[in-house]
Amino acid sequence: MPRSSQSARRDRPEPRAATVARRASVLKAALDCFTAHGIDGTTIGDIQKAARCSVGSLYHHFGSKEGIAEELFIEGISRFNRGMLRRLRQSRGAEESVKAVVRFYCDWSMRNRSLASYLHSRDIDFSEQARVRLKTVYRSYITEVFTWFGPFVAGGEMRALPPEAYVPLISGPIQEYVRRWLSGHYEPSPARMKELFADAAWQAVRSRGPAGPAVH
Amino acid sequence: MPRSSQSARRDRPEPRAATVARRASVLKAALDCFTAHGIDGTTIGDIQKAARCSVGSLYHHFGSKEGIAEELFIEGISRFNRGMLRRLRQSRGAEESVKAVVRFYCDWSMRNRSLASYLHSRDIDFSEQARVRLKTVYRSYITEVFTWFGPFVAGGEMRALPPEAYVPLISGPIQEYVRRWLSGHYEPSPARMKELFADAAWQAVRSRGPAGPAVH
DNA sequence: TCTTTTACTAGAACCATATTCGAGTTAACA
DNA sequence: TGTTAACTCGAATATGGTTCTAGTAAAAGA
Repeated sequence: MPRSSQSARRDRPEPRAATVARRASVLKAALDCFTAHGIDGTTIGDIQKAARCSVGSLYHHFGSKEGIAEELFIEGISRFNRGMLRRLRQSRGAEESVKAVVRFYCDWSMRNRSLASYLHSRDIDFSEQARVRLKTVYRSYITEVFTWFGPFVAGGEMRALPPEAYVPLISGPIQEYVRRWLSGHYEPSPARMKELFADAAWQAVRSRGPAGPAVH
Repeated sequence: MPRSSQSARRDRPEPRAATVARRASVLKAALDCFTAHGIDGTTIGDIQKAARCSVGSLYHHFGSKEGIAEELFIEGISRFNRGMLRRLRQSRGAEESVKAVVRFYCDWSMRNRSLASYLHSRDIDFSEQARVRLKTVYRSYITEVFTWFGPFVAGGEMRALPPEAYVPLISGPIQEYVRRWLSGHYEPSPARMKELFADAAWQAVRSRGPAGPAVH
């Protein structure tokens, strides 16, 4: 009984090297096209030409144009999440961690402009299946993030808030800023604002003395 | 020389009552369809049926499916902006004004769920013309908003920050929260979080004593 | 090594649907 | 009442996403 394929065969037959390469080249081509002409503006023909493959091949691997868009999206999110967690784990203490989230968001978006821009798209009408995958990815990410921050809240360094409040408070501003910057880059580079938003994030979630805000 | 049409004729020949009604009915139908099936999922035929008009009529008034989407978007934004300014002008003082922005954003989105949801769409690939219109609308809005807040900054009640920082700091969190809530309403209603985000917004932009944050 | 199986590629046919077009209708106005 | 232009109509067209059948090449098994 061959070893490596025992469980793999049940799940999915391990893909050939050529397959992996082709899928990657399609996704790359798709991102280029989407960036250049928008999702709707991009035709299957465009992607096909850019990736140098046939229609059949595209449909074999991704099932539909939307399948390509979904895959690109989910893969992008996953990459972002992995990067964020890596960065977070290098941070020490509550303040540094909170600020790291803001800084990483900013840095990553600037390093991966077109992907970041793509990830800001809404209304890619995901299939039910993709929606589930995405939710799973998000769940496991958010779980890890909360595991990281939990002790800081428990230890009294950070305010205890409804769980849904943290992400908007910490990431909302930088996210909104980066979004604007990505979609019409007349505004100053996010790099200049990074520390401003990092500070604001920390102010928003750090514990405030028992007497509440002290400055009036 | 007829009076009322003197300048109007130059701009656009004043539309018939029936025209106004038809355009409105198409936009309403379109919003319903978009809400139900997404922008891409909606066909011209769907809108046509819902609005009870012919293809030709649609194209006469809006030029294309995208034309409909653009109009709906721009009109929606305009309505939101008008509402916000009205609310702002009822507010007194810096703190109340800042909080009014957050509260209005929340209230309006809850009152106009489907329109709000639609306005969160990105990648409607606007025509150049629509982009310009949108920019104009945004410009005049932001000008009025800054005119309102200017005195508070000048008077030292609010921090002096790079102009681009205010919107993300004040609206970023509530916007992000509402977006999540609109697109999968498992999270608690924004109403419960409104004051939390309103406070955070105020903390982010109010003046801090000359010695900086006092609580440590 | 040969055979079998299956992942993968190819592109022509197909089909849904956005858009165009030419002809007709109605309202405004002289 | 005649003229003009806004408006409506739906059949015809064009674009582009998807399907389908026939292959090719790589891995698995003998």
